[in-house]
Amino acid sequence: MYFHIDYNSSQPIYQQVIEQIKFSIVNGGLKPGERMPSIRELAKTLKINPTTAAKIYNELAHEGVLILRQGQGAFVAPKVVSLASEEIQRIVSDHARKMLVEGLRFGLTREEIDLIIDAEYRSIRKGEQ
Amino acid sequence: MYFHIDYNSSQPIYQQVIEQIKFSIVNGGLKPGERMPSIRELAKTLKINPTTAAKIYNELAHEGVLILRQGQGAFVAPKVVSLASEEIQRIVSDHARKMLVEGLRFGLTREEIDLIIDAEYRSIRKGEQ
DNA sequence: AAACTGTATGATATATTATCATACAGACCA
DNA sequence: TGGTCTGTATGATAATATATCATACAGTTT
Repeated sequence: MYFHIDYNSSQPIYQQVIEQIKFSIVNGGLKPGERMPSIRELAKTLKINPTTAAKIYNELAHEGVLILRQGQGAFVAPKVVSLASEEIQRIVSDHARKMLVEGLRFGLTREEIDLIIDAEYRSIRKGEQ
Repeated sequence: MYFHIDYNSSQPIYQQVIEQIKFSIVNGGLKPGERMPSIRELAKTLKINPTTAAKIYNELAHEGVLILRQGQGAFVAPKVVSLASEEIQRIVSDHARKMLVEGLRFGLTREEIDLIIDAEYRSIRKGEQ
């Protein structure tokens, strides 16, 4: 499990890490039930403040991605808490729209965008088997 | 030209408007060369501060989406300033990854995600002809 | 008991977001 | 020329978000 932080990014550290943890779970690098590094461990590894590390885990626990047990540690949730399908649809549509608008305004064709999506999909699935 | 602002969104107002202006351009609702409402007009219409409206236009001008002419107004740029193809690739890949991770972690299949992308694509192209 | 877990609190610092008021300067038109 | 529309600039203010720091509490495991 390796996370990379860009300290110069406009995106906050805690959001970068949240994204990468979600990615690893979808990717298969993190399995349901698996133990995560402790808050203090994560903070030390990433050279961030324990408060920031706690914020990351709390946010992920709130989203149902992690389960936190006092005294025991943080664990990947056994399965994703399901939202209403309209809510899921809304979230994915939102990302899709942003992606398409950026791609199209730079002159990419639908086919070129599809190729990029394909590449990302394979990059996610690469770690699965 | 109609923009909708969610004042309770966690996303800043100025980012919401920037997105919607980019969408309208890709969508064809705003044509290259077309005159935009003035900063003061936009502020009044959207019930936001002129400073915030100016920030929106300045950001879009900086991205090459709009052209600002003192005394004349704001105009949709004749054509998009092109970035290096690696930069475009990076931007679109980034959005694609976020979209796929969110979709997959809620149990959507690749096919279901493709359907959502299709729907969004058609929704963008709807205003074109 | 010791050493690890997550949890909680309060203080501090910086950046972002947004508003408000005022003024300057270029473009256009009567 | 004068008035009115443009974008531009500046300084002040306020709320929120982001991140750090230190300290303490409480549950689990050995």
